[in-house]
Amino acid sequence: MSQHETSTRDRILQTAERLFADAGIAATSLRAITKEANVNLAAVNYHFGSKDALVEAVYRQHLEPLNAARLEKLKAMEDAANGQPLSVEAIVRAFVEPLVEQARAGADGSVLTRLMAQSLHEAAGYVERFYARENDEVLQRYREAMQRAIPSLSPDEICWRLNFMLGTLHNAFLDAGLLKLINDPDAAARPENTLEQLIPFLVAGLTAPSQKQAV
Amino acid sequence: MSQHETSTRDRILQTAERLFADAGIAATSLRAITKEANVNLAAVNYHFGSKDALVEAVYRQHLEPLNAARLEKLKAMEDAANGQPLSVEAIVRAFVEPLVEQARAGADGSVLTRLMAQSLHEAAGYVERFYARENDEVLQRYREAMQRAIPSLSPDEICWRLNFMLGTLHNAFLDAGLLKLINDPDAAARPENTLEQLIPFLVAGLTAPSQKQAV
DNA sequence: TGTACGATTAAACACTCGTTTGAACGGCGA
DNA sequence: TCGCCGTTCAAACGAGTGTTTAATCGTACA
Repeated sequence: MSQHETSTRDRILQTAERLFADAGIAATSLRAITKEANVNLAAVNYHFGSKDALVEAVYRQHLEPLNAARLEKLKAMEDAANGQPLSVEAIVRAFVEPLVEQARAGADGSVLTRLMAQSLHEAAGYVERFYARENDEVLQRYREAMQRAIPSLSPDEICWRLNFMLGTLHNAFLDAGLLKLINDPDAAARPENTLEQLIPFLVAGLTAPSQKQAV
Repeated sequence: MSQHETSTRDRILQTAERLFADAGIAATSLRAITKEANVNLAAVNYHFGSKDALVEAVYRQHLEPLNAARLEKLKAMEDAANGQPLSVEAIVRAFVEPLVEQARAGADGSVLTRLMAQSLHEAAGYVERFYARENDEVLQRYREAMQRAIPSLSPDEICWRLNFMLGTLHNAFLDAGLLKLINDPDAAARPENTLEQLIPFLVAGLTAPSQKQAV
């Protein structure tokens, strides 16, 4: 009766994350998920309890290893640096590369990055509760590392630029939408190219001269 | 019976854009809009024809003057430059400042910027049809201007970086979400500060040294 | 062999959605 | 004063939503 390989629970999880990434959480119904996953409608509530809990499970499954990798990578580099501040590029890579690596690990490489992009906007209602909690420690650590790497910037400016970096990063992999808009059909198809285009942009932006902190 | 000042149609438009900006299009029901605007439910279909048409009206109302201002500002500067290429900062300001100015003109200054941010993600289904069309000419013109300003970059790289700029820009004004996340409660409250923090970040990112265009 | 239990199922629940309908309102021109 | 017409209104439509229920299945354990 049931599919050969994966359990019902896993099949729901995999289908849900794909549909969430495609159309957003609000626009994806449980019936669409269960139909495409070939499971019964009630299976979602049986295995997860509610749609909200399913959303949280989908994100948690990705956020936990992603954040762990980000922290681990940063710590490893700091340990190797013997108290010297890291380069901005090293910090940026420690933050961005785990996202790309983990995306490549999945079946559909673009699902994770598109999912993250969706999270920024639906976060207000749906994801915020645990998304903020999950990311808190990571951002704190990167803020400190960045401050050491660019001591000429005020803590405020570090904040702003990390904020900009997050926005840039998450939108960068929504290639389908915007790159087509600027009409380069070829470039959009290469996510690994995205990374190498993204890094110098972010590094240069982050290391821009300090502003005179008006007001 | 009806409110004193504004017409039913305008009241729907104003309420809709605020709720769309807050919660997204899919998550905002016509009943929520009409209730908050103190108009009858059927008024939306009477004045606009459908929810889709209302969405288009909301965006068009903002996109047309925004894009007109962007084109006009760029043209004025090019005319004044006597064939000399513009500075990157000038181009960036010509693109970004109309957004901020027009946002300030509205009743709630943050509605427009949040609305634009929402559009990037719901665009796939809802907004894409006219959003792409509206923005096509603008992006084409800025692509050319940027290419002249930074001739050392390949056309591909110009594309990528304009793409990054759009993502950064639209997310930058979603301050409620991310800046709180990086915990600077003060900074988030100042949108005009956002602009002055954003410009050097974008200019530096755009003018970063060219990559060796792998593959 | 019988039974206990996690897993799956079809069906229904109460609700919200966008849209449509037909009647009622209200001011303006004939 | 009458009739017109753009507008507003309450009510209902059918479809879709998340969730719940109770019956059934399948298997491991007694």
